[in-house]
Amino acid sequence: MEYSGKQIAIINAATKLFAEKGFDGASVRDIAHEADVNVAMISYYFGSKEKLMEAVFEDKTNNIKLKVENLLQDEGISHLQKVNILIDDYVDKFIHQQEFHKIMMREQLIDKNTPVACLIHELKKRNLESIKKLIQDGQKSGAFKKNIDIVLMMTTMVGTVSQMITAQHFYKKVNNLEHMDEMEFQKLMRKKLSAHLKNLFKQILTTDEQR
Amino acid sequence: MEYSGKQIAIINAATKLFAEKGFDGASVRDIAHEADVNVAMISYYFGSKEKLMEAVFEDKTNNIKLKVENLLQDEGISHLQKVNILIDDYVDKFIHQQEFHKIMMREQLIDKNTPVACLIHELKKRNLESIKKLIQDGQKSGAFKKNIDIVLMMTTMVGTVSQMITAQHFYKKVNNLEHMDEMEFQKLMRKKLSAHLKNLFKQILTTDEQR
Amino acid sequence: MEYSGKQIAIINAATKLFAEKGFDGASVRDIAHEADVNVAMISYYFGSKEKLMEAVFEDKTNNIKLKVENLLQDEGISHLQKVNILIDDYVDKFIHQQEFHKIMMREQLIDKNTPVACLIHELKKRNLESIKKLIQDGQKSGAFKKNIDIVLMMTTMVGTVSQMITAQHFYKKVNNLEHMDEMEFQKLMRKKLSAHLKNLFKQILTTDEQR
Amino acid sequence: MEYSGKQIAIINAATKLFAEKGFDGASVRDIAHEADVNVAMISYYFGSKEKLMEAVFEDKTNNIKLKVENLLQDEGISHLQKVNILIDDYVDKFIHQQEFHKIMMREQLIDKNTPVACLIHELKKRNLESIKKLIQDGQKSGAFKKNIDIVLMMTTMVGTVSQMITAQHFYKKVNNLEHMDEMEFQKLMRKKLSAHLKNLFKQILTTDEQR
DNA sequence: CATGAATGAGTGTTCATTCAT
DNA sequence: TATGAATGAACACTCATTCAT
Repeated sequence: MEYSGKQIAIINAATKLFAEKGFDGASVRDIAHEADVNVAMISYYFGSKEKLMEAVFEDKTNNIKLKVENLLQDEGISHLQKVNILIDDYVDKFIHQQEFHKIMMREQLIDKNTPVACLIHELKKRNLESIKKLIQDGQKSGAFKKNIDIVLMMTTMVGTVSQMITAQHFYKKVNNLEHMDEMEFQKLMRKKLSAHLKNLFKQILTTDEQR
Repeated sequence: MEYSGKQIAIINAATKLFAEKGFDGASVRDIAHEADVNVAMISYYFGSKEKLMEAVFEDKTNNIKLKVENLLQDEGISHLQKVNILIDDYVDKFIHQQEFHKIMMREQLIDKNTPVACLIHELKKRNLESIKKLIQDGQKSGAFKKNIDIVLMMTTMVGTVSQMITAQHFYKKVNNLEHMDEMEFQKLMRKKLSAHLKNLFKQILTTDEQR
Repeated sequence: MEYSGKQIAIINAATKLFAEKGFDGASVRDIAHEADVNVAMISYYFGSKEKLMEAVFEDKTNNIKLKVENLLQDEGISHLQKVNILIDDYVDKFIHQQEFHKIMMREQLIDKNTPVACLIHELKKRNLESIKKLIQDGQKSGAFKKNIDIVLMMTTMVGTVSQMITAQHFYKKVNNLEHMDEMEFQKLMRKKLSAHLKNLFKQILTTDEQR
Repeated sequence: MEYSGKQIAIINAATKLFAEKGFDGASVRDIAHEADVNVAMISYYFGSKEKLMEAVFEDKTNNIKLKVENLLQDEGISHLQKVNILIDDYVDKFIHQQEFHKIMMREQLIDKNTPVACLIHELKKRNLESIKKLIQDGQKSGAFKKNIDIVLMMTTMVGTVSQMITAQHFYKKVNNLEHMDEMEFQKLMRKKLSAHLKNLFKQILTTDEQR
């Protein structure tokens, strides 16, 4: 699907406003104004507000697939290193596409099987499959221990990053970073999250639980 | 603040619908219908939809404070045990008040300093303070290592549990638990999350990072 | 169903505008303005524009049933007289409720099975049944001939009166009655139509067709 | 006026949809889609939706003039036969151009002096003039009685046929002809209407009213 | 104290039409 | 000549809120 300049403007405006205000909180007039186009263009191009949301998803998810596939075949790096690369990749993606991820978070909270909910489901499933392979490879080689709840592990990765993004104002405040430059803060978050998750994952993947 | 029966019915209905549909997605008519009261009652009792949201918060946050205070003085249990109790408590609270926590998640995503956002901020700050004390006690005693990013640790706790709740349908599906009884599934989540977080926290609190 | 003053005002305004402009041609704003009420009242009272149309029908059809029932039992008047009374009644009803009849005509032209179309269908069926009895009584008594296509006969009655109403401007013009007082013209139409139909019906009912 | 293929397609599509849904009920998009042309073509070719309606009229009325002119001079057939031929012709025209006639009926119901209303007016006036001559010839020859309200007579002809077309579904239903083939049903209507009207007109034209 | 009635602003969407090419 | 893109106005309808009682 190739989009025109105006269509891209609409999608970006929608991404921003859906992230900020939610689907119901952002009116098509808001979006049209933000995109600097006529209100009617949204129906004209996308059919409806719902379809626009789907377009936002399809547009943003194209760039969001984790680069696990290439990692799997690479034999020059250790299994743990692969996981660490994955973490870096995920954290980066999340931080650089905060708006879209906020939309995803919101959509997952909705108690209905919207078309978008299905798209999210498939996206997550695909990601999970890839990671599963990566972990299982490590398990076969003996690098990782057995009995790893991969879904739970992923829940911690996704959850921790999501929560950090969601509550970044809070994080800034309690760490007295309120006046830090936005870019610098993102770098900091990236570094902290990355190290934190790598540490946790090493624990999950390699240390036997002692009860 | 003492609420009448109808007021409580409204607050509960609002809690349910705000959780399901979000603030903008749930109309006062919906809420009034769910609570089986006249539409005008909501403005009449609470002033406005916004104020109703605040009332929901004030009502639900009263029961949500973590029982850290008592824990702190208890000398019969180890520092790690205290943390574990805390985890259990938090997981329980979250699972038993999913609706309210969904509302909180949503509200934190909003890009405005709403009164509710402030309430959340204060709640989190209070919780953080208590936990900080608990951790610092452990550090002083030598049970916990130095250089713990408590906020990051909390981010993982809150994030993991949030994510689990948000994506519980996904968790069910990929683990083939779709036909499991709801109560049983909640128990399972509780157990899994608890063990998982205890394991992680032990790592964070006691093991020195090896780079 | 009891309607309030405002509801009646809306129904009357709708009747007028639906008759003048058709269902699609009359906007709810037009109707609200004509009825001197807020636009939202229409949805509030009737649910939707479609439902308003149905309300118009149900309201107007209550007063429109032909008084055939009483006629049937009356033995003091001849069968032909009964038919003549029926004609008078029908012509009167039509002329005094021109607006509603215009709506009916329009609705019958629509190529869809609208709820209103069904109401019309039932109304016509009921009328037809009653008239059938009246004619059959006359046939049994020998006053009317056999082999009468009652539906065709009714088609002529309804069609002639409808056409007269529809083209009354034309009738005025070609007969140079353009400056005649409206009331007087209605009287004239009534008289002409009545005499004309009685003449036709006498032919249909009593004279054997000669081919 | 010569129309191109696309223009004819538009006119035919418009004829169909105006008949089915009315002027306001049929959108230019519907029409363009039905005609398989670009939406802009309609404004481009006809100027506006209103002008398109006028074009529909001008196009369809060219084929609709009754063949009275030739009849007038024919001396080989009786006056009553001439009237009967006229009836056959009219019934045929109506049945074969139901769509256009439905449009005419609707337009006459509108309470405004639209250009189309004027076209209808002129068409009817022309028809009336011709028929008047035909009748007056018969009166002069003594074949028809004096004091015939020709407009009223025409009202019955037009009204009966219109009503039959409008309510043909009803006619089918009450006569249990619902599964009759469409072509066969049209033939039946044609035969019934023709015979019925001839019978009525003979009464109107030749029998003295007895009061 | 409680509520049906009422309101004006706002919702997403469709409209007939025009513009740039 | 022909058309996809674009537009502003209008559409039916819903919103949170207020008012009169």
